[in-house]
Amino acid sequence: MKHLHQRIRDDIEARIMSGEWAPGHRIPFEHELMTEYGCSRMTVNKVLSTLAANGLITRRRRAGTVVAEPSNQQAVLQIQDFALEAARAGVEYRFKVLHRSIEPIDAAAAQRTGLPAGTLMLCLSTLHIMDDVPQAFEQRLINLATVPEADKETFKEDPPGTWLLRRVPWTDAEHIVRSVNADGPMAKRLQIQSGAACLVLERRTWQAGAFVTEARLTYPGDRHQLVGRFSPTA
Amino acid sequence: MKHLHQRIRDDIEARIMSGEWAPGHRIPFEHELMTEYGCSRMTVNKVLSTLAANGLITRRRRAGTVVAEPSNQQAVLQIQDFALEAARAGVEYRFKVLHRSIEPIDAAAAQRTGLPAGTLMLCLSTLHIMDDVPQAFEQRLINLATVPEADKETFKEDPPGTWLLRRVPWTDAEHIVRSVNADGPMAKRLQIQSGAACLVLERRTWQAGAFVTEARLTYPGDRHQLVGRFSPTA
DNA sequence: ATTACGAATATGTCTATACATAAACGCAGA
DNA sequence: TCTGCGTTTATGTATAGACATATTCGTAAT
Repeated sequence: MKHLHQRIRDDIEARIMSGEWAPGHRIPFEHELMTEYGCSRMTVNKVLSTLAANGLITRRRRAGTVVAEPSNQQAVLQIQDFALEAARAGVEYRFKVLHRSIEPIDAAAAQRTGLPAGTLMLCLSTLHIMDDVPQAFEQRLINLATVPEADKETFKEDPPGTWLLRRVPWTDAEHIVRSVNADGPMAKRLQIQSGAACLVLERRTWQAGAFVTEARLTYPGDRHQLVGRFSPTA
Repeated sequence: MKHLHQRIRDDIEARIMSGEWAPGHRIPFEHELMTEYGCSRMTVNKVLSTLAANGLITRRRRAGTVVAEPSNQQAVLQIQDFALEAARAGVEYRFKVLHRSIEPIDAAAAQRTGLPAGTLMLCLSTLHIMDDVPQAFEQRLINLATVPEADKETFKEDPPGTWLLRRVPWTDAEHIVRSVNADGPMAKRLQIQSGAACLVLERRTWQAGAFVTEARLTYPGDRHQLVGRFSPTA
Protein backbone atom coordinates (compact mmCIF):
# COMPACT_ATOMS: atom_id res chain seq x y z
CA MET A 1 0.00 0.00 0.00
CA LYS A 2 1.52 3.25 -1.19
CA HIS A 3 1.07 6.55 0.56
CA LEU A 4 -2.17 8.34 -0.07
CA HIS A 5 -0.39 11.51 -1.16
CA GLN A 6 1.36 9.59 -3.94
CA ARG A 7 -1.80 7.78 -4.98
CA ILE A 8 -3.78 10.99 -5.38
CA ARG A 9 -0.91 12.56 -7.26
CA ASP A 10 -0.50 9.60 -9.60
CA ASP A 11 -4.24 9.52 -10.30
CA ILE A 12 -4.36 13.18 -11.26
CA GLU A 13 -1.17 13.05 -13.30
CA ALA A 14 -2.38 10.00 -15.17
CA ARG A 15 -5.65 11.72 -16.04
CA ILE A 16 -3.83 14.82 -17.29
CA MET A 17 -1.15 13.01 -19.23
CA SER A 18 -3.53 10.59 -20.86
CA GLY A 19 -5.54 13.49 -22.17
CA GLU A 20 -8.64 12.49 -20.22
CA TRP A 21 -8.41 15.88 -18.52
CA ALA A 22 -7.40 18.22 -21.34
CA PRO A 23 -5.85 21.67 -20.77
CA GLY A 24 -8.50 23.98 -19.35
CA HIS A 25 -10.45 21.14 -17.71
CA ARG A 26 -11.53 21.95 -14.18
CA ILE A 27 -10.16 19.61 -11.56
CA PRO A 28 -12.41 18.58 -8.63
CA PHE A 29 -12.37 21.01 -5.71
CA GLU A 30 -10.26 20.19 -2.71
CA HIS A 31 -13.32 19.27 -0.67
CA GLU A 32 -14.49 16.91 -3.44
CA LEU A 33 -11.15 15.08 -3.60
CA MET A 34 -11.15 15.07 0.18
CA THR A 35 -14.45 13.18 0.18
CA GLU A 36 -13.42 10.93 -2.72
CA TYR A 37 -10.22 9.81 -1.01
CA GLY A 38 -11.53 10.12 2.53
CA CYS A 39 -8.65 12.26 3.76
CA SER A 40 -8.10 15.71 5.19
CA ARG A 41 -7.89 18.86 3.11
CA MET A 42 -4.22 19.41 3.96
CA THR A 43 -3.33 16.18 2.19
CA VAL A 44 -5.20 17.12 -0.95
CA ASN A 45 -3.88 20.66 -0.75
CA LYS A 46 -0.27 19.55 -0.59
CA VAL A 47 -0.72 17.34 -3.65
CA LEU A 48 -2.34 20.11 -5.68
CA SER A 49 0.21 22.70 -4.52
CA THR A 50 3.01 20.44 -5.70
CA LEU A 51 1.38 19.88 -9.07
CA ALA A 52 0.86 23.64 -9.40
CA ALA A 53 4.53 24.28 -8.58
CA ASN A 54 5.43 21.83 -11.33
CA GLY A 55 3.25 23.75 -13.76
CA LEU A 56 0.81 20.94 -14.46
CA ILE A 57 -2.19 22.77 -13.07
CA THR A 58 -3.23 26.35 -12.43
CA ARG A 59 -5.02 27.34 -9.25
CA ARG A 60 -7.04 30.44 -8.52
CA ARG A 61 -8.89 31.34 -5.38
CA ARG A 62 -12.60 30.98 -5.60
CA ALA A 63 -12.36 29.95 -9.28
CA GLY A 64 -10.84 26.56 -8.62
CA THR A 65 -8.15 24.46 -10.27
CA VAL A 66 -7.73 23.74 -13.97
CA VAL A 67 -5.27 21.76 -16.06
CA ALA A 68 -2.58 24.15 -17.29
CA GLU A 69 -2.04 24.96 -20.96
CA PRO A 70 1.00 23.13 -22.34
CA SER A 71 3.97 25.37 -21.66
CA ASN A 72 6.39 26.56 -24.27
CA GLN A 73 8.29 23.53 -25.36
CA GLN A 74 11.69 23.21 -23.88
CA ALA A 75 14.64 20.89 -24.15
CA VAL A 76 16.70 20.03 -21.10
CA LEU A 77 20.22 19.08 -22.14
CA GLN A 78 23.00 17.64 -20.02
CA ILE A 79 26.33 19.42 -20.20
CA GLN A 80 29.05 16.86 -19.87
CA ASP A 81 32.02 17.14 -17.57
CA PHE A 82 34.97 15.83 -19.55
CA ALA A 83 36.92 14.42 -16.62
CA LEU A 84 33.84 12.54 -15.42
CA GLU A 85 32.92 11.19 -18.84
CA ALA A 86 36.49 10.14 -19.51
CA ALA A 87 36.70 8.29 -16.20
CA ARG A 88 33.43 6.53 -16.93
CA ALA A 89 34.51 5.54 -20.43
CA GLY A 90 37.95 4.49 -19.20
CA VAL A 91 39.90 6.84 -21.46
CA GLU A 92 42.63 9.32 -20.63
CA TYR A 93 41.65 12.96 -20.23
CA ARG A 94 43.83 16.04 -20.11
CA PHE A 95 43.51 19.74 -20.80
CA LYS A 96 45.87 22.48 -21.89
CA VAL A 97 45.51 26.17 -21.05
CA LEU A 98 46.59 27.81 -24.31
CA HIS A 99 46.12 31.41 -23.30
CA ARG A 100 45.78 33.41 -20.12
CA SER A 101 45.50 37.16 -19.64
CA ILE A 102 43.74 39.85 -17.64
CA GLU A 103 42.02 42.45 -19.76
CA PRO A 104 39.30 45.06 -19.52
CA ILE A 105 36.10 43.65 -20.98
CA ASP A 106 35.48 44.46 -24.64
CA ALA A 107 32.39 46.25 -25.86
CA ALA A 108 30.56 43.19 -27.21
CA ALA A 109 31.09 41.15 -24.04
CA ALA A 110 30.08 44.12 -21.88
CA GLN A 111 26.82 44.19 -23.82
CA ARG A 112 26.21 40.46 -23.36
CA THR A 113 26.98 40.38 -19.66
CA GLY A 114 25.60 43.73 -18.57
CA LEU A 115 28.91 44.75 -17.00
CA PRO A 116 30.27 48.31 -17.21
CA ALA A 117 32.99 48.85 -19.82
CA GLY A 118 36.49 48.46 -18.44
CA THR A 119 35.71 45.75 -15.86
CA LEU A 120 38.74 43.48 -15.50
CA MET A 121 38.24 39.92 -16.70
CA LEU A 122 40.45 36.86 -16.50
CA CYS A 123 40.54 35.48 -20.06
CA LEU A 124 41.37 31.80 -20.52
CA SER A 125 41.53 29.56 -23.57
CA THR A 126 41.55 25.85 -22.82
CA LEU A 127 41.71 22.79 -25.03
CA HIS A 128 40.06 19.61 -23.74
CA ILE A 129 41.70 16.40 -24.96
CA MET A 130 40.67 12.75 -24.64
CA ASP A 131 43.03 10.01 -25.79
CA ASP A 132 45.10 12.66 -27.60
CA VAL A 133 42.08 13.76 -29.64
CA PRO A 134 40.88 17.36 -29.08
CA GLN A 135 37.27 17.27 -27.89
CA ALA A 136 36.45 20.92 -27.29
CA PHE A 137 37.93 24.39 -27.25
CA GLU A 138 36.86 26.62 -24.38
CA GLN A 139 37.06 30.41 -24.32
CA ARG A 140 36.23 31.73 -20.88
CA LEU A 141 35.87 35.09 -19.18
CA ILE A 142 35.86 35.24 -15.39
CA ASN A 143 34.73 38.39 -13.61
CA LEU A 144 37.56 39.22 -11.18
CA ALA A 145 35.28 41.58 -9.28
CA THR A 146 33.06 38.60 -8.32
CA VAL A 147 35.73 35.88 -8.18
CA PRO A 148 38.98 37.62 -7.11
CA GLU A 149 40.60 34.36 -6.03
CA ALA A 150 40.65 33.20 -9.68
CA ASP A 151 43.57 35.60 -10.19
CA LYS A 152 45.91 33.42 -8.13
CA GLU A 153 44.64 30.07 -9.40
CA THR A 154 46.98 28.21 -11.75
CA PHE A 155 44.41 25.75 -13.19
CA LYS A 156 46.91 22.93 -13.08
CA GLU A 157 44.67 20.46 -11.22
CA ASP A 158 41.23 21.25 -12.59
CA PRO A 159 40.14 23.04 -15.75
CA PRO A 160 38.49 26.45 -15.20
CA GLY A 161 34.94 25.16 -15.55
CA THR A 162 35.31 22.46 -12.91
CA TRP A 163 37.23 24.80 -10.60
CA LEU A 164 34.50 27.43 -10.80
CA LEU A 165 31.63 24.98 -10.41
CA ARG A 166 33.13 23.67 -7.19
CA ARG A 167 33.96 27.06 -5.78
CA VAL A 168 31.50 29.68 -6.91
CA PRO A 169 27.76 29.22 -6.54
CA TRP A 170 25.42 30.77 -9.07
CA THR A 171 21.76 31.66 -9.12
CA ASP A 172 21.03 32.33 -12.79
CA ALA A 173 22.34 30.92 -16.03
CA GLU A 174 21.84 31.68 -19.70
CA HIS A 175 22.64 29.25 -22.48
CA ILE A 176 22.95 29.68 -26.22
CA VAL A 177 23.57 26.83 -28.65
CA ARG A 178 24.51 27.44 -32.27
CA SER A 179 26.22 25.82 -35.20
CA VAL A 180 29.17 27.38 -37.05
CA ASN A 181 31.72 26.41 -39.68
CA ALA A 182 35.20 26.08 -38.21
CA ASP A 183 37.56 28.81 -39.34
CA GLY A 184 41.25 28.13 -39.96
CA PRO A 185 42.64 28.50 -36.41
CA MET A 186 39.74 26.60 -34.86
CA ALA A 187 40.12 23.75 -37.35
CA LYS A 188 43.79 23.51 -36.52
CA ARG A 189 43.14 23.46 -32.76
CA LEU A 190 40.44 20.79 -32.99
CA GLN A 191 42.20 18.83 -35.72
CA ILE A 192 39.26 18.97 -38.07
CA GLN A 193 38.80 20.21 -41.63
CA SER A 194 38.44 23.91 -42.10
CA GLY A 195 34.73 24.59 -42.62
CA ALA A 196 33.60 21.53 -40.66
CA ALA A 197 30.40 22.10 -38.68
CA CYS A 198 30.97 22.77 -34.97
CA LEU A 199 28.52 22.95 -32.09
CA VAL A 200 28.99 26.08 -30.00
CA LEU A 201 27.61 26.24 -26.45
CA GLU A 202 27.72 29.58 -24.68
CA ARG A 203 26.98 29.62 -21.00
CA ARG A 204 26.82 32.70 -18.80
CA THR A 205 26.19 32.63 -15.06
CA TRP A 206 25.29 35.22 -12.45
CA GLN A 207 25.22 35.16 -8.69
CA ALA A 208 22.44 37.31 -7.28
CA GLY A 209 22.74 39.72 -10.20
CA ALA A 210 26.54 39.84 -10.21
CA PHE A 211 28.09 38.39 -13.34
CA VAL A 212 30.34 35.41 -12.64
CA THR A 213 31.61 33.83 -15.84
CA GLU A 214 31.06 33.25 -19.53
CA ALA A 215 32.20 30.13 -21.33
CA ARG A 216 32.10 29.50 -25.06
CA LEU A 217 32.67 25.82 -25.81
CA THR A 218 33.29 24.74 -29.40
CA TYR A 219 32.80 21.03 -30.08
CA PRO A 220 33.64 19.29 -33.36
CA GLY A 221 30.26 18.44 -34.89
CA ASP A 222 31.29 14.96 -35.91
CA ARG A 223 32.35 13.98 -32.41
CA HIS A 224 29.82 15.56 -30.07
CA GLN A 225 26.16 16.13 -29.42
CA LEU A 226 24.08 17.40 -26.54
CA VAL A 227 21.57 14.95 -25.13
CA GLY A 228 18.77 15.30 -22.64
CA ARG A 229 15.82 13.40 -21.25
CA PHE A 230 12.86 15.06 -19.66
CA SER A 231 9.61 14.21 -17.90
CA PRO A 232 7.34 17.11 -17.03
CA THR A 233 6.27 15.52 -13.76
CA ALA A 234 9.59 14.37 -12.36
CA MET B 1 5.08 41.23 6.06
CA LYS B 2 5.59 38.27 3.78
CA HIS B 3 4.50 34.76 4.61
CA LEU B 4 6.69 32.88 7.01
CA HIS B 5 7.05 29.94 4.62
CA GLN B 6 8.54 32.25 1.98
CA ARG B 7 10.81 33.99 4.47
CA ILE B 8 12.30 30.72 5.74
CA ARG B 9 12.74 29.52 2.19
CA ASP B 10 14.41 32.72 1.07
CA ASP B 11 16.76 32.66 4.04
CA ILE B 12 17.91 29.11 3.36
CA GLU B 13 18.20 29.62 -0.39
CA ALA B 14 20.25 32.77 0.14
CA ARG B 15 22.64 30.99 2.46
CA ILE B 16 23.10 28.13 0.00
CA MET B 17 23.45 30.26 -3.11
CA SER B 18 25.86 32.71 -1.52
CA GLY B 19 28.13 29.83 -0.59
CA GLU B 20 27.76 30.47 3.15
CA TRP B 21 26.35 26.94 3.38
CA ALA B 22 28.52 24.95 0.97
CA PRO B 23 27.54 21.56 -0.46
CA GLY B 24 27.65 18.98 2.34
CA HIS B 25 26.93 21.53 5.07
CA ARG B 26 24.35 20.30 7.57
CA ILE B 27 21.25 22.43 7.76
CA PRO B 28 19.64 23.03 11.18
CA PHE B 29 17.18 20.33 12.24
CA GLU B 30 13.51 20.96 11.82
CA HIS B 31 13.07 21.49 15.55
CA GLU B 32 15.90 24.05 15.55
CA LEU B 33 14.39 26.07 12.70
CA MET B 34 11.04 25.68 14.44
CA THR B 35 12.46 27.39 17.53
CA GLU B 36 14.39 29.97 15.51
CA TYR B 37 11.33 31.10 13.56
CA GLY B 38 8.82 30.38 16.30
CA CYS B 39 6.54 28.28 14.13
CA SER B 40 5.24 24.73 13.97
CA ARG B 41 7.21 21.84 12.52
CA MET B 42 4.77 21.41 9.63
CA THR B 43 5.71 24.83 8.31
CA VAL B 44 9.42 24.11 8.45
CA ASN B 45 8.86 20.65 7.03
CA LYS B 46 6.98 21.95 4.01
CA VAL B 47 9.77 24.41 3.23
CA LEU B 48 12.47 21.77 3.47
CA SER B 49 10.43 19.24 1.51
CA THR B 50 10.03 21.76 -1.29
CA LEU B 51 13.74 22.56 -1.35
CA ALA B 52 14.50 18.83 -1.40
CA ALA B 53 12.12 18.32 -4.32
CA ASN B 54 13.98 21.09 -6.15
CA GLY B 55 17.25 19.30 -5.51
CA LEU B 56 18.84 22.03 -3.40
CA ILE B 57 19.11 19.90 -0.29
CA THR B 58 19.26 16.21 0.56
CA ARG B 59 17.33 14.80 3.51
CA ARG B 60 17.84 11.53 5.29
CA ARG B 61 15.98 10.18 8.27
CA ARG B 62 17.85 10.35 11.51
CA ALA B 63 20.94 11.79 9.74
CA GLY B 64 19.41 15.19 9.02
CA THR B 65 19.48 17.59 6.11
CA VAL B 66 22.53 18.71 4.11
CA VAL B 67 23.11 21.03 1.17
CA ALA B 68 23.12 18.92 -2.01
CA GLU B 69 26.16 18.52 -4.23
CA PRO B 70 25.84 20.61 -7.39
CA SER B 71 23.94 18.44 -9.86
CA ASN B 72 25.14 17.60 -13.32
CA GLN B 73 25.05 20.84 -15.20
CA GLN B 74 22.16 21.21 -17.53
CA ALA B 75 20.97 23.72 -20.07
CA VAL B 76 17.27 24.43 -20.48
CA LEU B 77 16.57 25.65 -24.00
CA GLN B 78 13.35 27.05 -25.40
CA ILE B 79 12.11 25.48 -28.61
CA GLN B 80 10.45 28.16 -30.65
CA ASP B 81 7.06 27.83 -32.26
CA PHE B 82 7.41 29.45 -35.67
CA ALA B 83 3.84 30.70 -35.96
CA LEU B 84 4.06 32.29 -32.53
CA GLU B 85 7.46 33.90 -33.11
CA ALA B 86 6.38 35.20 -36.50
CA ALA B 87 3.24 36.75 -35.08
CA ARG B 88 5.26 38.39 -32.33
CA ALA B 89 7.85 39.75 -34.77
CA GLY B 90 5.15 40.84 -37.19
CA VAL B 91 6.40 38.82 -40.14
CA GLU B 92 4.56 36.41 -42.40
CA TYR B 93 4.86 32.70 -41.66
CA ARG B 94 3.91 29.76 -43.81
CA PHE B 95 4.86 26.12 -44.14
CA LYS B 96 4.90 23.59 -46.95
CA VAL B 97 4.50 19.83 -46.59
CA LEU B 98 7.00 18.55 -49.14
CA HIS B 99 6.50 14.85 -48.58
CA ARG B 100 3.92 12.59 -47.03
CA SER B 101 3.81 8.80 -46.90
CA ILE B 102 2.99 5.86 -44.67
CA GLU B 103 5.79 3.37 -44.31
CA PRO B 104 6.96 0.59 -42.01
CA ILE B 105 9.64 1.95 -39.71
CA ASP B 106 13.22 1.42 -40.88
CA ALA B 107 15.79 -0.42 -38.80
CA ALA B 108 17.66 2.65 -37.53
CA ALA B 109 14.49 4.44 -36.41
CA ALA B 110 13.19 1.25 -34.78
CA GLN B 111 16.40 1.15 -32.77
CA ARG B 112 16.07 4.81 -31.69
CA THR B 113 12.42 4.59 -30.71
CA GLY B 114 12.27 1.09 -29.29
CA LEU B 115 9.42 0.11 -31.62
CA PRO B 116 9.14 -3.33 -33.23
CA ALA B 117 10.27 -3.48 -36.87
CA GLY B 118 7.45 -3.01 -39.34
CA THR B 119 5.35 -0.61 -37.25
CA LEU B 120 3.53 1.79 -39.56
CA MET B 121 4.66 5.42 -39.37
CA LEU B 122 3.31 8.56 -40.97
CA CYS B 123 6.37 10.24 -42.52
CA LEU B 124 6.20 13.99 -43.16
CA SER B 125 8.73 16.48 -44.47
CA THR B 126 7.86 20.10 -43.84
CA LEU B 127 9.60 23.35 -44.70
CA HIS B 128 9.05 26.32 -42.37
CA ILE B 129 9.22 29.69 -44.10
CA MET B 130 9.22 33.23 -42.73
CA ASP B 131 9.02 36.19 -45.13
CA ASP B 132 9.84 33.83 -48.01
CA VAL B 133 13.09 32.71 -46.34
CA PRO B 134 13.31 29.04 -45.31
CA GLN B 135 13.89 28.81 -41.55
CA ALA B 136 13.90 25.11 -40.86
CA PHE B 137 13.37 21.73 -42.47
CA GLU B 138 11.41 19.21 -40.44
CA GLN B 139 11.46 15.45 -40.91
CA ARG B 140 8.85 13.81 -38.74
CA LEU B 141 7.67 10.31 -37.94
CA ILE B 142 4.32 9.82 -36.25
CA ASN B 143 3.41 6.47 -34.72
CA LEU B 144 0.02 5.60 -36.21
CA ALA B 145 -0.53 2.97 -33.55
CA THR B 146 -0.53 5.71 -30.88
CA VAL B 147 -2.01 8.55 -32.95
CA PRO B 148 -4.34 6.91 -35.49
CA GLU B 149 -6.21 10.16 -36.19
CA ALA B 150 -3.05 11.62 -37.76
CA ASP B 151 -3.79 9.45 -40.78
CA LYS B 152 -6.79 11.57 -41.75
CA GLU B 153 -5.26 14.96 -40.91
CA THR B 154 -4.33 17.13 -43.89
CA PHE B 155 -2.00 19.55 -42.03
CA LYS B 156 -3.39 22.49 -43.97
CA GLU B 157 -4.15 24.65 -40.93
CA ASP B 158 -1.32 23.80 -38.55
CA PRO B 159 2.07 22.22 -39.15
CA PRO B 160 2.49 18.69 -37.74
CA GLY B 161 4.36 19.81 -34.61
CA THR B 162 1.70 22.29 -33.53
CA TRP B 163 -1.10 19.88 -34.39
CA LEU B 164 0.45 17.12 -32.30
CA LEU B 165 1.27 19.36 -29.36
CA ARG B 166 -2.35 20.47 -29.12
CA ARG B 167 -3.80 17.03 -29.52
CA VAL B 168 -1.52 14.40 -28.06
CA PRO B 169 -0.19 14.62 -24.53
CA TRP B 170 3.23 13.16 -23.72
CA THR B 171 4.98 12.06 -20.59
CA ASP B 172 8.60 11.69 -21.65
CA ALA B 173 10.82 13.45 -24.13
CA GLU B 174 14.35 12.99 -25.40
CA HIS B 175 16.34 15.69 -27.15
CA ILE B 176 19.55 15.59 -29.14
CA VAL B 177 21.27 18.65 -30.55
CA ARG B 178 24.11 18.42 -33.05
CA SER B 179 25.85 20.35 -35.74
CA VAL B 180 26.22 19.14 -39.32
CA ASN B 181 27.36 20.45 -42.68
CA ALA B 182 24.46 20.83 -45.10
CA ASP B 183 24.53 18.34 -47.94
CA GLY B 184 23.37 19.27 -51.45
CA PRO B 185 19.60 18.67 -51.13
CA MET B 186 19.43 20.26 -47.67
CA ALA B 187 21.34 23.33 -48.88
CA LYS B 188 18.91 23.69 -51.75
CA ARG B 189 15.86 23.39 -49.48
CA LEU B 190 17.16 25.91 -46.96
CA GLN B 191 18.68 28.21 -49.59
CA ILE B 192 22.13 28.11 -48.06
CA GLN B 193 25.56 27.17 -49.33
CA SER B 194 26.36 23.49 -49.56
CA GLY B 195 28.52 22.66 -46.55
CA ALA B 196 27.14 25.49 -44.41
CA ALA B 197 26.85 24.59 -40.71
CA CYS B 198 23.34 23.62 -39.61
CA LEU B 199 21.89 23.06 -36.16
CA VAL B 200 19.97 19.79 -35.90
CA LEU B 201 17.45 19.27 -33.10
CA GLU B 202 15.99 15.81 -32.68
CA ARG B 203 13.05 15.41 -30.39
CA ARG B 204 11.33 12.15 -29.50
CA THR B 205 8.29 11.86 -27.28
CA TRP B 206 6.52 9.01 -25.53
CA GLN B 207 3.19 8.72 -23.78
CA ALA B 208 3.33 6.31 -20.86
CA GLY B 209 5.89 4.19 -22.65
CA ALA B 210 4.19 4.30 -26.05
CA PHE B 211 6.19 6.10 -28.71
CA VAL B 212 4.39 9.12 -30.14
CA THR B 213 6.58 11.02 -32.56
CA GLU B 214 10.08 11.89 -33.66
CA ALA B 215 11.00 15.22 -35.22
CA ARG B 216 14.33 16.16 -36.77
CA LEU B 217 14.56 19.91 -37.28
CA THR B 218 17.43 21.30 -39.34
CA TYR B 219 18.06 25.04 -38.90
CA PRO B 220 20.49 27.09 -40.97
CA GLY B 221 23.34 27.89 -38.56
CA ASP B 222 23.59 31.50 -39.66
CA ARG B 223 19.94 32.23 -38.93
CA HIS B 224 19.10 30.31 -35.78
CA GLN B 225 20.23 29.49 -32.29
CA LEU B 226 18.66 27.88 -29.23
CA VAL B 227 18.42 30.09 -26.17
CA GLY B 228 17.47 29.38 -22.58
CA ARG B 229 17.51 30.98 -19.17
CA PHE B 230 17.52 29.01 -15.97
CA SER B 231 17.40 29.51 -12.20
CA PRO B 232 17.86 26.41 -10.08
CA THR B 233 15.34 27.57 -7.48
CA ALA B 234 12.51 28.78 -9.69
C1' DA C 1 -28.48 48.84 -18.15
C1' DT C 2 -24.76 49.83 -15.19
C1' DT C 3 -22.30 50.14 -11.03
C1' DA C 4 -21.24 49.29 -6.18
C1' DC C 5 -21.17 46.41 -2.46
C1' DG C 6 -21.70 42.59 0.49
C1' DA C 7 -21.97 37.50 0.78
C1' DA C 8 -20.29 33.15 -0.63
C1' DT C 9 -16.57 30.20 -1.67
C1' DA C 10 -12.14 27.94 -3.04
C1' DT C 11 -7.65 28.28 -2.21
C1' DG C 12 -3.47 29.87 0.89
C1' DT C 13 -1.21 29.61 5.16
C1' DC C 14 -0.47 27.92 9.67
C1' DT C 15 -0.97 25.23 14.21
C1' DA C 16 -0.66 21.37 17.40
C1' DT C 17 -0.67 16.73 17.50
C1' DA C 18 -0.05 11.84 16.29
C1' DC C 19 2.02 7.89 14.64
C1' DA C 20 5.25 5.64 11.08
C1' DT C 21 9.83 4.60 9.54
C1' DA C 22 14.70 4.67 8.15
C1' DA C 23 19.07 5.13 9.84
C1' DA C 24 22.55 5.97 13.21
C1' DC C 25 23.98 4.95 17.81
C1' DG C 26 25.36 2.44 21.77
C1' DC C 27 25.43 -1.45 24.45
C1' DA C 28 25.78 -6.35 25.38
C1' DG C 29 27.42 -10.71 24.22
C1' DA C 30 30.48 -13.69 21.63
C1' DT D 1 37.52 -6.58 18.05
C1' DC D 2 33.44 -7.63 15.94
C1' DT D 3 28.50 -8.61 15.61
C1' DG D 4 23.68 -8.25 16.53
C1' DC D 5 19.86 -5.96 18.50
C1' DG D 6 17.13 -2.71 20.85
C1' DT D 7 16.88 2.45 21.45
C1' DT D 8 16.94 6.98 19.94
C1' DT D 9 16.30 10.43 16.72
C1' DA D 10 15.10 13.20 12.62
C1' DT D 11 12.37 13.04 8.97
C1' DG D 12 7.81 11.36 6.44
C1' DT D 13 2.98 11.31 6.36
C1' DA D 14 -1.41 12.53 7.90
C1' DT D 15 -5.28 14.84 10.68
C1' DA D 16 -8.73 18.35 12.25
C1' DG D 17 -9.28 22.83 12.89
C1' DA D 18 -8.57 27.92 12.31
C1' DC D 19 -8.21 32.20 10.05
C1' DA D 20 -6.69 34.98 5.77
C1' DT D 21 -7.56 36.51 1.16
C1' DA D 22 -8.59 36.74 -3.67
C1' DT D 23 -12.46 36.26 -6.76
C1' DT D 24 -16.77 35.50 -8.19
C1' DC D 25 -21.64 36.07 -7.92
C1' DG D 26 -25.90 37.93 -6.84
C1' DT D 27 -28.35 41.75 -5.22
C1' DA D 28 -29.45 46.46 -4.48
C1' DA D 29 -28.91 51.15 -5.53
C1' DT D 30 -28.08 54.45 -9.20
